[in-house]
Amino acid sequence: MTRAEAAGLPDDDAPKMPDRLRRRASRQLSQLTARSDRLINEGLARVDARKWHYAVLASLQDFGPGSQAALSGRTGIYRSDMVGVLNELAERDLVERAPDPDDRRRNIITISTQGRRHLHRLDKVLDDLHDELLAPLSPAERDQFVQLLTRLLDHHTRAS
Amino acid sequence: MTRAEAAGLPDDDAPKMPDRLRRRASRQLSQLTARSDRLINEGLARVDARKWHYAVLASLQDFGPGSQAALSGRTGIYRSDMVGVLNELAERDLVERAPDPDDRRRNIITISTQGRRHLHRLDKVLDDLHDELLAPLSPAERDQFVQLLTRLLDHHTRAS
DNA sequence: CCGATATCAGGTATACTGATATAA
DNA sequence: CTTATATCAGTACACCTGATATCG
Repeated sequence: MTRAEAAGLPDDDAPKMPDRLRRRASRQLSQLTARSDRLINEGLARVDARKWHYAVLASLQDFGPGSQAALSGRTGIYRSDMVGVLNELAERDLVERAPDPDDRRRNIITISTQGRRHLHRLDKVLDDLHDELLAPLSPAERDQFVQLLTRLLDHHTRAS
Repeated sequence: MTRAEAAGLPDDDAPKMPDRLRRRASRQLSQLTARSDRLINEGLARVDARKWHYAVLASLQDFGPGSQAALSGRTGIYRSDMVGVLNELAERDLVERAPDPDDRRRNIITISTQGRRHLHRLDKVLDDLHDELLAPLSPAERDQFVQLLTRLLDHHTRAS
């Protein structure tokens, strides 16, 4: 049984979305993000990872060690959710969590050698997944798409 | 240490996102959709509506009455979630749910006069909200953005 | 006293799965 | 016997709010 059938969408009916709905950018964003998230989650699950893992590891690699609050700011992961992500990463020995001697409220998170290796692998996995995600677009269009997304995101991130 | 770093708040820190993360389309999509969904939800909540309400009402207006399964196919709302949406719409007298005499498994959903009026209002509200969502883009860029989203969505909707 | 840190305990929304009774 | 319909129960996750103990 296909996914469309499972969702109660006879395959014939799937393309029959009203124009009014199809043209609403917010709706397209929601739907595309749902697909995208699933694609990414499934791809990362195959290498025992989640997208938050990637965000944290990439942030550590690019900016160096930091407190959990700093990581939260860099990655956009909520302070309250960071604990769980770091637990998962620490379990896998991809990061080390050590108390900061200069400020004993803080933990300093450091990426491990294994973590670096894992990140390198995740980067390749994500390259492939994005290739799948953006398959119908030419290289120039992909750039344009990312550029438009970036501008929208910047606008709304600064505003609020 | 900057104020933003000290605060550790996503909003203040957002511009410090590593390039590696910023360039990943999947991540941008997730983040932009989160903003977009919130914007739309809050805007619609002000007129006692939700985005599913709009989807169902617009589908009824554009395609006429239909069974819940048909609406599910047209709008992309899961069969299992349709019940609740229709309950909310029926409570507000925006749709009518009547058994189909020709097939007694089915309910036929019809938009009411009030529903039509409400839909008209929602369309205007959504126009304004999308204007806010797409504010940084020129009209041509907005079209392009929608067109790129449409192509990606079509690709992934047909594929899976 | 104020503010930041890590943590925990929730709340809500969305997308999705599975099961069931009923009827075609 | 199978398939479709409406419905219900429940999972997984992302996003978000609030509270608390600890420390600067």
